[in-house]
Parts: sequence; structure tokens; C-alpha cells
Amino acid sequence: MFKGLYKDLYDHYGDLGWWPSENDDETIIGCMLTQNTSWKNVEKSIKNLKENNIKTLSDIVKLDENNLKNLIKSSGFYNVKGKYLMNVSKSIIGKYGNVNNMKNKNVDEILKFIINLNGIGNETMESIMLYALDYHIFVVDSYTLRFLKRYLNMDLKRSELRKITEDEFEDNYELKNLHGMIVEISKDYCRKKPLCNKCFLNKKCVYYSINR
DNA sequence: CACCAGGAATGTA
DNA sequence: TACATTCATGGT
Repeated sequence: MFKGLYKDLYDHYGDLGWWPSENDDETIIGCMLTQNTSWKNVEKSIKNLKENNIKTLSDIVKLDENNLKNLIKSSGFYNVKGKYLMNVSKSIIGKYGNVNNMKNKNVDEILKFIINLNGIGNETMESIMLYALDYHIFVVDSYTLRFLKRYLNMDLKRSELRKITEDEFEDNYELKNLHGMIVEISKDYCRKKPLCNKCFLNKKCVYYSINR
């Protein structure tokens, strides 16, 4: 159902290299900090952390929580995000020792552990599962649901969309790049003022035919 | 000046 | 289940 869409997007965006990070710990940190926040503001926080030699969740648990909040201030919501990131780091280190030990385990076990952590909802859980831990799980965000509603004229629920994409794409790389490409096309052409007339998908979106 | 960004928790009905 | 509100910086 989405193979054609994938090709159209890939012809335009190619390999986006999602998730951008130096290691899996940094991916998890980015997943937490980018909640309702532009990526550029998150990059400043990550740069701040690196300059203070904080690169892993083990480094974070050694920090004072208020110190952590100051370092991530640029990504907004720093009080809740600081508390969440500290507790998530402590839980992961406490149960698994390090991020790598969470890979290649029973998918449901890891999924339930992550979704039950305070500060992690469905989208952040899916991002961590796919991009940091390399499980076969698609990331569904509001961009994706809105875009597919215009593209397919289907009001899918996240569970339905996840089943379709995870069945259709066997390779994790495709799930990773597909989500990245949908975010990019949403940012480029599908914000509140849609630019369907300039989008490379052009008339393939239902939204275009309805409003023009 | 207003609006929103690669959300989630909490509360209400 | 479906909404509303709060958290709060920084770019446009």
C-alpha cells in the first residue's frame, strides 16, 4: 500500500540518515528532548551536554538534576524534561545496565518496559524502539496521520498504520527512512498552510483535489 | 505581536 | 474514548 509512496518520497529525499546521532544513548536523549520541540533547539542541548562530557545515560545519572535542567534549557519544558530524562536514565541503567543490553530481547518485554516509563508516550516509545534499539516498529506521529489522511483519504489509527507498515516493510531501514521522509515533507509542504501546488507529490494528495 | 515545534501527563465527562 | 489544559524555550 505504501511502496509507491516510499519510492516517490525516496526519489526526492533519498537517505536521510535518521536518527541523527553519534550513538544509541544520544538517540534516546534526542527522543526525549524533541517532544513538541524543534530539532534545532534540541541540537543546542545535545551540544551542551557533549561539551560537558555527557554522552551516555550513565553520565546523566551521575548529574545533579538541576544541573541537567540547565544544560537542556534550550529545548524547552526543561523542568519536566529534566525530571523525565533523569528518571528514564536511572530506570534503564538500573534494570539493564546499559542501552546495548536492551537490544535483541523479547520485543513485547522491552516495549512494555519503555512505555511504562514516566515521560514516554507512544511516539517516543516507538522512536526509541526503532531508532535506538533497532526493533521492527514504525513511528506514528501527528504529522504522519495528517499526511496519510491527505494522501490516502483514510483516517487511520496509529495501531492500524503500524500493522500495515510493519507488515509491508521488512527492513528496519525502510521504516526509519519512511518516518523521516514523512516528517520532512510535512515540514516542507504540509504545515497549516499546505503548499500542495508546489509539492513534488502534487495531485497525488486528496487534499489538493479538494481545495483547488 | 502571535504561533508553533520530530508530546506526554493529568483531569474531566 | 475524546477533549482540554499545563509545561515553557526559541525561531519565524
